[in-house]
Amino acid sequence: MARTRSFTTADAVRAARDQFWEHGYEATSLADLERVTGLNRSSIYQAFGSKQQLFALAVESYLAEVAVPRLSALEAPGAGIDQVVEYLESLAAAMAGTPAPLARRGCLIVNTITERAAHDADAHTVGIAYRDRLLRAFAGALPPETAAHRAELLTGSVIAVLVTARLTPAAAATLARAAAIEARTWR
Amino acid sequence: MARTRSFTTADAVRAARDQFWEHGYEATSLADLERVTGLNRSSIYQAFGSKQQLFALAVESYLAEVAVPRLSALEAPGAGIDQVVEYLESLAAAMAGTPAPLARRGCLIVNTITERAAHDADAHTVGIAYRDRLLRAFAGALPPETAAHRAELLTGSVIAVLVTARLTPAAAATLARAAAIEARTWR
DNA sequence: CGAGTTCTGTACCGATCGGTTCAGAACGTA
DNA sequence: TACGTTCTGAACCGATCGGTACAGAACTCG
Repeated sequence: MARTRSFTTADAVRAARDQFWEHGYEATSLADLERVTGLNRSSIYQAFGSKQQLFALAVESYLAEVAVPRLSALEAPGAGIDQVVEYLESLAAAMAGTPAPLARRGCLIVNTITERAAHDADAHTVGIAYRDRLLRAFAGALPPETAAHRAELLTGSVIAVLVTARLTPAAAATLARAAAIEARTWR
Repeated sequence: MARTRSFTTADAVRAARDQFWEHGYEATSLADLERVTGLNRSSIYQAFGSKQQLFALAVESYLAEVAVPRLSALEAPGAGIDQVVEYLESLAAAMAGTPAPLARRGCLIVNTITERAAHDADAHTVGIAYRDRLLRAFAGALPPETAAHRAELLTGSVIAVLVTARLTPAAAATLARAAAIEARTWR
């Protein structure tokens, strides 16, 4: 009875997410979002309500499609140092192996922390949750005696890798490898 | 012969720097800069030329008055693990000891990396230089055999502390302390 | 005091911001 | 084919952006 939608929300969110990821929230204008999604303003607003809501969906998409998949092996029950090392090495490989313009995007969540967490409650909540999830994943894969202390260091290393990626992906890869080497000595 | 300036550029730059530090470059408007400096737009432009140039001076001021002083003991010839530990502990103390709204500013340079380095050449250069300086300072204070590898990890920890500060200063302090404890085992 | 210079407040500039409105094209259904 | 609905493009909204022009207040010096 009605005209069918000519786009999928998932595709549009992904396109918007990549733009937010690379340029940040403030520096992404509605004109940018129109361009990357291929949609008109009115379609965007009809489908998503506002720039902020689209951003929230972009963050959700990032977590589901980018962050969590890489984390899943580390979060699996029975994960140990091997999984920690693998995680760090996969991070290093991602930094070294993806084209620099892509790697330089770093991490949408980490970027959002520095840009928005201090003054936006949603961004703060998302940032806390992400950091906490990393921390728990590492702690769960480490011997209980040293877990708390070393999980802090590893979580810090991951955050630093993703910040350094914005500067020099190669340096980020070096850092991720250094962390992997350190973790390997904990076997 | 001429009217004397009723403000010092150093004071104005400091005020602007604190605003940029807390809110970032994009989110700081000329109206904000007028407010925090107590100066009119025309005075700001007459004295500094543009928002970008004022930002460059703010970064310079941050390096000279905030970043370098804390780094000096670590960079001194003869510095060793003790100075590394002291640096990390002073960072932890700063995170835990300054009022949360101030600590939550994190680091102007690190914030600038995530906000601007990917698309602004000046920001990229400043970020590279800062990271490199941290790296060299740590490397110079560590035994040559392990220096390269561990300097990477420590530089990463510092960056992560300053990102985490934007989220939760207390968590940033915990991370800095964890790094200090780790470094202490290298004595 | 008065000349010379600098600083300051206001008002304004075009551009762009996020967001809204609405007429009509496009399409599925009957 | 004709109806009902949805999507789309363009034009527009007030607000704010960084930046400028200029007249006059403020002040130092001769």
